Amino acid sequence: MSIPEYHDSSGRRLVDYPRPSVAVDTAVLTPDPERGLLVLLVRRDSATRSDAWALPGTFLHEGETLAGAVLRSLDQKAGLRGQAPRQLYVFDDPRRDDRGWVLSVAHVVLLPPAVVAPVAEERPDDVQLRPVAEATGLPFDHDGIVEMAVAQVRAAYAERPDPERLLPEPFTLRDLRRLHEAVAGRRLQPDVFRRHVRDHLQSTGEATRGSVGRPAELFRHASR
Amino acid sequence: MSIPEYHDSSGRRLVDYPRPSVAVDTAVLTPDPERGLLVLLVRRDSATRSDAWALPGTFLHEGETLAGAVLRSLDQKAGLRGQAPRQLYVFDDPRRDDRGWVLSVAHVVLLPPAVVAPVAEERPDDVQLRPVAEATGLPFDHDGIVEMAVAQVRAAYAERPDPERLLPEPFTLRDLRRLHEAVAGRRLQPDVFRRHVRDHLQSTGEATRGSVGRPAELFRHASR
DNA sequence: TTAATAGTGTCTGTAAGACATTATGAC
DNA sequence: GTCATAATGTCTTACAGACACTATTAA
Repeated sequence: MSIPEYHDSSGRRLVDYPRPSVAVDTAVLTPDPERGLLVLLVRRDSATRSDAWALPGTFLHEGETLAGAVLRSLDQKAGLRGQAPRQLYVFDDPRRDDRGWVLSVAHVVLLPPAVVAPVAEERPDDVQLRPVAEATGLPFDHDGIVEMAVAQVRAAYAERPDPERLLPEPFTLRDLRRLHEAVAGRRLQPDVFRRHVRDHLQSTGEATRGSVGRPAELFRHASR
Repeated sequence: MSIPEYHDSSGRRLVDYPRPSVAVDTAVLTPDPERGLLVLLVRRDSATRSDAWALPGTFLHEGETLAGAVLRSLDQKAGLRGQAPRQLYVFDDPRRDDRGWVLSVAHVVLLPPAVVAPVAEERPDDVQLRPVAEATGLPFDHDGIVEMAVAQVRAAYAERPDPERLLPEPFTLRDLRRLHEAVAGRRLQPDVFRRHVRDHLQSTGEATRGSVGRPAELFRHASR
């Protein structure tokens, strides 16, 4: 990529400024509806001196977007095909990384358990899943990233039903509630939850069959 | 700053990767209680080819934090001494700047009108103040930055009374409400507003004197 | 006394939360 | 029928919004 001549107000060319390395670190979260909690993916990084469990991350390559770097790192380091990552915060302490001047852009990605679970099972020495409540003590600023990631996802799910579209359609209100309970990390009352989300959903007219108890109505996300 | 040897998973040294320039662009907002609206500071940038009005910004220097770069750019380019900037978003399209590969970290700063107004009066050819509703048509991603900045500030002020501590203490509820009306860009009912913020404030026991009408109680922000 | 502004009482509508009740299927 | 689960009715509480009313000063 050619950089045209450019002088800033002090007469220095843009290209003459020292530039930081830019990294991305990603909190990969997945709900566990069975246990009713959020789970964080951590990986053991053999490239860095510290052999600790940490968030997956990578350096931004030339011509690449931040989201692209996040998806590449998840693919390479955890064998995951991800959805749209969301930016959380830029960590910019000039001395935060003793390998040099490195900015880190923290991201969060929420994935369905069906995608994440197999990866952790296949590569237990590389990749682990930990309930977010027990996922502290990570190196660098990673504890803070996880905290922001959890807050971000919980706020989004408190706002509207399954904004990340993790649930395959059609689904019952019970399925949806279990998902939200896992994200929120606490029980939700069925009737309160129903009234909270009902207007954002579209009935399919169908119902579950063969289950114990009264069949449940099946829904899709409303048009939007 | 020395960069220790470091090989990533593909065997390349950290220092060998091409690195982006990192810039900061800042939406400087100030409430105008007289007119009841939020005002944006724009400056004419003679260094870039485009001579358009735009947000103040600068490139990140070595060893500097993003907040430091924001404060430096406000000082240099608008003669402003600012408070804590807040990050909004990283714009990362590799082709967003034709001078080269430049990431821009958007920020927002809210300043008291007493600080901003004199600057605009002293340097009308360099610095202008525009109501946010009329501050569209800016170059680059700046329109989007302004939108995010306004949303951020409005959300913060809807949450608690004057989180940026713009009002000098002590203040009356009328002063506080005027400030919030300017931030929100709409009228707020005195009684509703009072009940909304009362618990977060601490009475000084004093009252205004010499004004028309019943004297107003004077408040400070509650301890916190 | 009047004008002007500060502050309070109270009514309404809406929504969350909690609990009881009804509905509908499998067995 | 019994059991299990889905869905709804309704009561309480809280709070925003709206409006009327009272309080306290200057002039």
